[in-house]
Amino acid sequence: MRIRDFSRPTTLNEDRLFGQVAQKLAVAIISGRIHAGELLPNEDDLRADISVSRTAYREAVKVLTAKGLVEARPRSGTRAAPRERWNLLDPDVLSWHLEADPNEKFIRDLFELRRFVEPSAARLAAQRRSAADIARIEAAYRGMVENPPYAEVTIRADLAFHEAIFAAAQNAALQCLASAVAATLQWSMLLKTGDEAAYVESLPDHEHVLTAIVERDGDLAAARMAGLVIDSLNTTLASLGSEVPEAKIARIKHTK
Amino acid sequence: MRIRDFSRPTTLNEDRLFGQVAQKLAVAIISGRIHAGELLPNEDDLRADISVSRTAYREAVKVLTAKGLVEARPRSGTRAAPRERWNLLDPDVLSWHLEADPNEKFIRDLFELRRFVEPSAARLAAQRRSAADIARIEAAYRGMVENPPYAEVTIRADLAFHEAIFAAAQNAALQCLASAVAATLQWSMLLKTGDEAAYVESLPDHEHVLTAIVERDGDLAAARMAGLVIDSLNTTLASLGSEVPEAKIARIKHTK
DNA sequence: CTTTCTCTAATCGTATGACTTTATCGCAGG
DNA sequence: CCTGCGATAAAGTCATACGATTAGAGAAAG
Repeated sequence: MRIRDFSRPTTLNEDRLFGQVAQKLAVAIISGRIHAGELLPNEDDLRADISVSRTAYREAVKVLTAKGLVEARPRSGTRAAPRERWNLLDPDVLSWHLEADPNEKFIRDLFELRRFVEPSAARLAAQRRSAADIARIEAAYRGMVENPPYAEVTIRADLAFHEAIFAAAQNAALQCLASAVAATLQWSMLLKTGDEAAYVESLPDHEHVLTAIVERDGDLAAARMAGLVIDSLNTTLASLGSEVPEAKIARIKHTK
Repeated sequence: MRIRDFSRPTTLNEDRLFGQVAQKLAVAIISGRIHAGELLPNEDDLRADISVSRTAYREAVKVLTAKGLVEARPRSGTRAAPRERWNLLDPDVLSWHLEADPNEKFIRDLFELRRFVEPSAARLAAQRRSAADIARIEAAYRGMVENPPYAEVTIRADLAFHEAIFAAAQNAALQCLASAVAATLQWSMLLKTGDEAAYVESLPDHEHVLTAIVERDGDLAAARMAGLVIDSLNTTLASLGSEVPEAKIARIKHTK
């Protein structure tokens, strides 16, 4: 049982039949149960799980094709695509990753990306934010403070905090990466539930980011956001049970 | 007539019927001919263009749903989604943008994203590159030098150059942004075909990035890549016929 | 024995029509 | 004015049939 459906609501309806099939197949591919070989558990094993018509099945496959997870060719069949082709930043693909087992390398990759992107987003937010943006970020921050750690509302507020900053940056392309950030946050929550200390410690850091944005100090906002990301990575990887010397060095470098 | 199908081959087959329908609808939505209101030109106007069955139409819609362009609800109909929901970084969505009229704000957004991301990618590439990576980047660079400017092979080589650098960075999530970079490059090509001077001038800059990566100098590679991006933005926006004072200031800041 | 060609068969793609589910809207009743 | 219930429109699902494409086997040629 996992957290799901936060961030922006994925248009791919999950209580629709084809959506369930898509999810089932996607998780099977992402988790590696289906390699880059033949997909389609013979189209009949599917019928075993849930009795679905060819229509529903095909529409599910179309969704997966659109996200790069599978490739269908006339005679050879529908195959699971190699990982390089997956749209890893697609919100659905990211959320399906949460259903599979944690893939440490991928989580690191996501955090690394976030480390490059989110400080820049914070800088832009500081430069471009409107009063409404501030209100939105503040509201999210209050949601984080006023609710118990790791409650659903709290997590939602955390996601909203980061998303609001992206929104304030006024860059549509950049904003699409908010779902990737949301994914890293959810990984954190999944992995370190119970470690309330780390969460509480991060609260002031969030506030500092907020004040930097309010004061329109781009460099400061970026630096503080970088610190936030690094800390998050460290505690997350710690929960994952691995050493992270390199990341710790990086923090010093980025926050100066 | 536009450049198309570079970068990684999109799995969404264009000579398949549902693919054509998807593209047609997507371009209509992206170009703004269909607003965030009712989609579905009544399912019959489509039959006017190309006579398509409900099956093909529905599968096309599923693809668009998967990419966030439309939302279908039982009673109210299938509507074009608001832009915030689009997966702007999806390779197909990006390439569909190339079919629509240039949207200056979006092009700027893409370049801005690229400015944040690609230097970091270059830095990682310098730190992590293998001999094979170098060979791939070099081969692409040679393709750029040895062919006439703006020829198809040349453009392809340019895209390959940048993509190879992303590959060398060894970060799957980051690599997904290569298609966004490819999109900006294609916009450049579309807008400033004929300006051979700008292209020829950029060649040494590419070579400098390459040598920095060869020498494993991360900071240098990042700085040089940043310069490349800014130059590209400037000449591109110039062709678009607008002033770009702010971007020029940025260059000084980033290359230091 | 190797190469090339053709032809088959498996699989995806497309077409149709009927039926089910969902949720909106309007009317009737409280 | 509010409440609820049923008509209704649109998407969703199912079943079936046929067409298009091509991998791969087997035949024919060298």
